[in-house]
Amino acid sequence: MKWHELSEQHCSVARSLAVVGDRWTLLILRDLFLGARRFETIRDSLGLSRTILAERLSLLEAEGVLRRKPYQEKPLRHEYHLTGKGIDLYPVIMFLLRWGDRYYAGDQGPPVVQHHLACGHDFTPELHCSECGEPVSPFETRPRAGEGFPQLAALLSPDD
Amino acid sequence: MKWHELSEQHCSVARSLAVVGDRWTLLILRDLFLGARRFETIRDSLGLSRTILAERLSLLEAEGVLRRKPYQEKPLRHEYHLTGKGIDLYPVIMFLLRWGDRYYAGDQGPPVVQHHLACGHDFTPELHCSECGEPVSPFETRPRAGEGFPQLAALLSPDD
DNA sequence: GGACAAAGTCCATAATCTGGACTAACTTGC
DNA sequence: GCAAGTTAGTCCAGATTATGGACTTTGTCC
Repeated sequence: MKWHELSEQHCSVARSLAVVGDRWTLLILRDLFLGARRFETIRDSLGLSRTILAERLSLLEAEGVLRRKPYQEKPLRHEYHLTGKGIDLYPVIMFLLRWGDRYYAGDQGPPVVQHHLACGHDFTPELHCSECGEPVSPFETRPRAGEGFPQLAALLSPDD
Repeated sequence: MKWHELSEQHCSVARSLAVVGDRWTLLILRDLFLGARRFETIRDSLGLSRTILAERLSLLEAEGVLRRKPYQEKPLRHEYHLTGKGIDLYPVIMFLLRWGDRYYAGDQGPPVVQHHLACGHDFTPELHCSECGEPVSPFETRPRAGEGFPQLAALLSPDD
């Protein structure tokens, strides 16, 4: 399967990754969450090629994950701002951060700490159930097929 | 910057993505969370090349995200099981799922629904604060530099 | 014995990424 | 006023990585 065909799959994880699943996009989004707005700021932070950065930014704009705002004309220059759709990726970044902190932080501990303004403490993200509000572990969870995902049945009767 | 140099960056998101940030790995993990155990099961589900699947599985094993268990000898054949480290990626997958459901589900609604056995309801994942237990939005949060992430300062005095 | 399966490896071709050069229109320094 | 620097790009040749198909090994099924 080619990568771009993923978006046609009946799986929401696949469809999400068709947009943000390449090697750089989630890092670009990390920079936007940290407050970066301009092309060269992002480029300096990540050290990726201009070609790729320009291409990813325009894909993310086309998908509605961010929008460009001109901050000058002549020459026309843009800032990049996350939309609501982009901001909804916050938990994905936060849990990648936590995973990296947990398994790859060096001796110095996590390089970035998150502070929760509402309660005044440094925190780590937790996954909770929208219905009962309690923390959820994968062992307390069952996926159930909805419409139109024939592959699920094959996976749910697994090779055990 | 080359991709493999990412693991040397002082950013936990970058270090996580150095392991799971290529185009296929999170989809392989999705299959493992759904119960897939065997090489051809995963391959049939994703349609990726054997070369890449073999390479990714051995990288994930080397990183301790999964382990191989032989289920027969002659010829030697393995099943792939998530370790605790792998299971800790569950929230990442769940929030990618929710994002795809929210923005890319077709007319039929989400292809897979998650059921929380503990409370008996279908649910969506929510990000909560480890300290106060309340839901967290990105607007109530500030990143603070820990040790050894010089780039953060540049990003936190942004281009606004 | 022949066909088929499972889990790989190997390789030529195709797709993608990189790094450097180039551009346009300012701004700053001298 | 003019050269040098900045920003946000585009363009291209060469390097890297992925793809798809063939091949292998050992075993089972008919």
